[in-house]
Amino acid sequence: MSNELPDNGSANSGRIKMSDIARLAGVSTSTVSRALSGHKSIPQPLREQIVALAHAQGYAINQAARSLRLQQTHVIGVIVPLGHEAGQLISDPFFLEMIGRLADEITGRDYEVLLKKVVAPRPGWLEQIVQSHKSDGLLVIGQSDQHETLNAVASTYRPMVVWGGALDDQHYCTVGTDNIAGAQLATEHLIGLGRRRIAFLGAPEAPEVGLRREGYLRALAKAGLKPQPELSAAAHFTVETAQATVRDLIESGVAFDAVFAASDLIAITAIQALVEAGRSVPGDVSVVGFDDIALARHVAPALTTVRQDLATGARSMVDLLFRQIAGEDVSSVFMPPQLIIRGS
Amino acid sequence: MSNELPDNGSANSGRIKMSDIARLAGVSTSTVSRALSGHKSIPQPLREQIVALAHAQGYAINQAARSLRLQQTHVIGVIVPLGHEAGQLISDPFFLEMIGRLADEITGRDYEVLLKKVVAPRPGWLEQIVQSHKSDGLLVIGQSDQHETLNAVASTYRPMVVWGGALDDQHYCTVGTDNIAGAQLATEHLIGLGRRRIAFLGAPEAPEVGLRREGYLRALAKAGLKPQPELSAAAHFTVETAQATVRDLIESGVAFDAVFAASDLIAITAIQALVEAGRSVPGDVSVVGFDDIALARHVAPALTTVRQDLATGARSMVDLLFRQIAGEDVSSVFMPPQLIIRGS
DNA sequence: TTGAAAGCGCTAACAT
DNA sequence: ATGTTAGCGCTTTCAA
Repeated sequence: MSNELPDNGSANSGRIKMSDIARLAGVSTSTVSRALSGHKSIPQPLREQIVALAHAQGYAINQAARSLRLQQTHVIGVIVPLGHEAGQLISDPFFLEMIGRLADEITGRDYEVLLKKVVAPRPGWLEQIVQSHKSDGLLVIGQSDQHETLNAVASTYRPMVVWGGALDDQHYCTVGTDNIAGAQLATEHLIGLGRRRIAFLGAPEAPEVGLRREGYLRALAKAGLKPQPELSAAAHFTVETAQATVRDLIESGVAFDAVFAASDLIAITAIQALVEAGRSVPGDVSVVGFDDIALARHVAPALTTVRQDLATGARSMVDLLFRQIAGEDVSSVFMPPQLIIRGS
Repeated sequence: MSNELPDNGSANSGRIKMSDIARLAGVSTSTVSRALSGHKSIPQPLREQIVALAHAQGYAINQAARSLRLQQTHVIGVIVPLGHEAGQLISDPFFLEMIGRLADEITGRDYEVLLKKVVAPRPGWLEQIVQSHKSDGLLVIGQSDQHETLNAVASTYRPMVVWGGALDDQHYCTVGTDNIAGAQLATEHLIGLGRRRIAFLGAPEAPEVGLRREGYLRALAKAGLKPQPELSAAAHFTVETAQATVRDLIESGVAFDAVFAASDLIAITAIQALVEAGRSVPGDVSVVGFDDIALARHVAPALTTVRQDLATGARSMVDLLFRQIAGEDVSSVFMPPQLIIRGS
């Protein structure tokens, strides 16, 4: 258990490098490098001896040097663009769960995760990230309002997979849910419940939300219902802004008997605001969310929502990314949504 | 050797470097380097011209080269040791929220986050991370079963802050909650409710859980209650294992009228298992958790729990780490817990 | 099988 | 004020 280096007089214990190991082993750094990387030209016994020595000395390859030399980092960048979100925090449970799952997948392939939050994207931000050579590939969580930027970068840089919605003129590889279909499912469910004045809560600047709104409108049209502009409110993905939006809607006096929210977080916030305002859920107002975050099944009443399969989604993203890194051409994947009917 | 990247003839377009900018600007790379870093010796107009040129060319400094040269990365490693946890996933909402908050704090200081999950720690794992020079400092979320390792590393490496409990013989800088006090608060609350047979759910190998158990035992002793070994069950921090443990406890037939769980996740799982088994909460059994995760206030009944102030905790961790990086000597911080009485 | 040497792209000490 | 130069620590020809 002693981690003292017995014959190491100099106290710079944090700065041991390959040439030190080489000197100790009586060989050149080339040999150590080869031994450590399991090169077959180094005889087994010598290889093991060097590996043991390196381990005993607590040596680990300096990854900055290795990356520079190899032009690859063994790191995957996970980017959270917060383009038009009011909050500064990575607080949405959906994002958090996504990050956790991506981290698990990436770690499982012996890569590391560089987590980068981009708050107020400035022109060229993504190019800068690419150019900085800190990662071998990029996973972008959500298009935010950066569709054009993503397209531009995709034209010259390949290892990149984006979580998001299906847009026209989309040249980057995307994984996501069929948002329009999901929203239709949700809205049709509400219509089936006899609801006629269905509010939509979500800020449609985010492409995914825009698509969900599209699905909502299509379902209304199919049922012969006229969309009412005053029933759409631009709730963002943070509790505070969503809360304010819902309260405004309630206080505006506009009548509605159902809510389709662009995310579970917005839906749950809406339920709380409604209950506070003296309306019962699902008695007076039915509510459907989107995502099926862990919270959804635990709130009271349990939230009816459109499920996005995050486990599969995260696995697909990482899978596609590594195939891109290997030089393969891949195409986008959109998963079918699933309506989870609970109590709201 | 077999195939070049198809259709994307950008072998050079992604490889612009500082000397290219220098050539374009008609100066040396030193001048570009100085201009880009805002060095005062470069006259304002020239500086701006070079910066503009670099920007126009989409140039960004190669961080691998910069890190090697500067011996610093501008990256903070966030480590999640999963020593004795059955699950492989970063799924605990507490961890996830912690990661989100740390990421926010670190990003706010213009550093980046390298997220590293360590599943089955092998001897020397932390030393390897330190030696690999991928980050300027380490934030470790939870001691797991790695107290000795942390101590060993702390003796030679400074920029490291650990989230966890207060242990004897602890030489690393720690931020956390006073777990013993928190557990006493919780247990005394249950005793005050008239409960006498209080079960403890948590795997005490994790130091924080051990401390919470200690607080639980102290509160029992103070109330003159004898601790019953059969009322302690080693529930881990994943839903599946916790569920199994709680079911075993119920099926064992041991009588209990209250549960103090080492985490909210375990508490919520316990409530579900109890309800499934036909016992009412808080009618038959009172339940108190630990953490106060977002879910806690939303479950039915809302969970009574011991709140850990994550926002403050994350800020402290990052603050202490940066002070260590700046060369300061800092000491551990333990925050007072707060009992949040809700409906369980 | 092994070593010498070049160089990945950058920064800074040392000229000038 | 700016250029020359010497590395940071590694991997990999190329030569022996």
